[in-house]
Amino acid sequence: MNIRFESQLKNTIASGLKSLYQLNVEASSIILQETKKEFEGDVTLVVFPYTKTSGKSPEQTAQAIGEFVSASDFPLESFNVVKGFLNLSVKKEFWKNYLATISNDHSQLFDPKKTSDENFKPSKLMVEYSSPNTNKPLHLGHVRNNLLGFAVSNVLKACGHEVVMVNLVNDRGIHICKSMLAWLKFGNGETPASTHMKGDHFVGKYYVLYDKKYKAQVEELEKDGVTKEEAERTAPLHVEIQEMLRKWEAGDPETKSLWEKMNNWVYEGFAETYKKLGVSFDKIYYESKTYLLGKEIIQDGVASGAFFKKEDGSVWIDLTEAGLDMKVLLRSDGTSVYITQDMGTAQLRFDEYPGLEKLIYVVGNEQDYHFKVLKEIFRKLKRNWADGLYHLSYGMVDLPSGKMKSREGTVVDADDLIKEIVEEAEMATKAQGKLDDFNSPEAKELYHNLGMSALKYYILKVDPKKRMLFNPAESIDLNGNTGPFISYTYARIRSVLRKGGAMKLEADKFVSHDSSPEEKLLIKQIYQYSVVIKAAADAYSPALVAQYVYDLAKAYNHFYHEHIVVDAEQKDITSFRLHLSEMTSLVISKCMAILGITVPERM
RNA sequence: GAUCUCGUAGCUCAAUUGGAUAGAGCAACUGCCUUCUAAGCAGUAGGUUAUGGGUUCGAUUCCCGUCGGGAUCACCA
Repeated sequence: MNIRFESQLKNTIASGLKSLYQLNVEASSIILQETKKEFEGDVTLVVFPYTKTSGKSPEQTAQAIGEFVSASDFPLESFNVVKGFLNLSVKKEFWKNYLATISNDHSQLFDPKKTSDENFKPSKLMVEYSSPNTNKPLHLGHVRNNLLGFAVSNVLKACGHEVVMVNLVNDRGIHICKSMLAWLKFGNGETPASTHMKGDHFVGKYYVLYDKKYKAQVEELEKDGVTKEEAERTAPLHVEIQEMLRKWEAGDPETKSLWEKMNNWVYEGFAETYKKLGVSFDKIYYESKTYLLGKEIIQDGVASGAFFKKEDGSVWIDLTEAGLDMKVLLRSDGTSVYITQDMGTAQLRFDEYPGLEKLIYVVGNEQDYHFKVLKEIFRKLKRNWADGLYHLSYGMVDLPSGKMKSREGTVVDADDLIKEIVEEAEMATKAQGKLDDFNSPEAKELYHNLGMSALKYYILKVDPKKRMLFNPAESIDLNGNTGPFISYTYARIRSVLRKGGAMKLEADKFVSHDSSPEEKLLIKQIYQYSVVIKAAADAYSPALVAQYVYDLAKAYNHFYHEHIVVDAEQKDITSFRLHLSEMTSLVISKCMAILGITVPERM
């Protein structure tokens, strides 16, 4: 039997439907689902859809199909019918043989070319994520973005696709000028080094300071009887900031060098945070280098009639046909708006990477409208890759106290968060008292990995599309559906393998062992790996991987509790269980790696 | 105001895309360490899936209404 039997089974069922009921169904359209735990069987066919043409009751239809499969070449052990559900069991040996196969050759489990069906083809994809502003440090929202972007990229790679991970840094604009101006006026030449501050926090401090000073000026003017609007426009800082932006766009050397200096401070800070988060990029785009590219596309669009120019010189697109409205693409003074830049970068990327099929933007759902517009723009421009633009729109992160608001100081800083969660992991590990040396570099690494395991799993187990609640107290939990629980299970398996590894026989020596329900369940769970990866890639959802690896860890712990691995009653049983344990550990570490989590050999 | 989106156990999340008796964890309660890591395992309790209708063999899932939360609708980014 083929190591993946589904397509063979589907073909058999399809020909069954044809010969029994003259019903023509595509084999690939037949849906098989895993049999629920409380029933006997491996896969289940729901026959309701076929009862109309069969003219028989659901039970009779299921029975007839079951008998047809039984009589066919398909290696069926048995089947049973419950209402309209046909539960099929494949030959008993199948699962043991499967374990032997993947144990001998891991690529049979992990290589998408060997686990996916014939019509699978790898794609060339690009994932944009992170995309920070260079005026303030990263916060919890960015953390979700970064973890998600990194994990989604890994899921797609694990599914066999070629993935380019990119970051688009928003390094220009009036918000950047604010921190620059504040530093010039009030900084007294201090630097991150002189103040022992992380560069991004240092610059962020001046961004906040600008806002504070500016508000004070506005209030002062209002006291003198000036209206609010007037005050906001005429406040000295506001005038200066406009001037600074103008100078920046004109390429004034002094402004540019200040800008470069401060951005570099921020980049140093970001690099540190990215490193702690364990995320990386193949390529970094800077808006300052791409924001002009969109203008050319806009001129072409005007020429081709996709866009239109108003009398004042501003350029618009009419998207009413697509259910959207009119959208400005270029200001009347000829300067670009936000979307101009995104148009330029998209074009640039498809030019730079020929054959790119999809450009996946990991961006919060507050920008749903923006990305709808972007896609429509390229449809109007008749770019053949327009449909390849995909907005992976994730939900906002809330706190128990409500929404994060920088104005109210309720923003959770990424660096603080990481520091705290790692400290919690350290305390918890010390309380367990299992490590001999708590101060070694390995111990430090363990605390970091465990803390990040908690944080990453906590965030990634939630469906990306959904808004989620971040409860700091809960995120450091170590029990139950958590990263540390899965890490623990891995460490436990590794410990077993260290003890019994020497007793492992050749993989094909254990097939005589008649596996228990716990063992069979575990093998079936491992078997699901490639199915889950495929589903996770299709849905751009690392949450499916998180859910799966948790179920796998639970299945192992259940098995572990019921059976002794090392020194079982017979040598071949020990060997069987060692192979089973090892394959479980490999799948766990693979899934966790996809989530960006490093699992420990001991803890 | 218009458009989009969400509402599942006390809390945080699932539910194989329309399938079986809606599942996990946390919190609560009860058992299990003289065997390979108890950050574990097993059990008890907890639900009118916001609400009212509709579609059908079958609805947490699809459609309509209502209530409630969130987002977006700038020559901001």
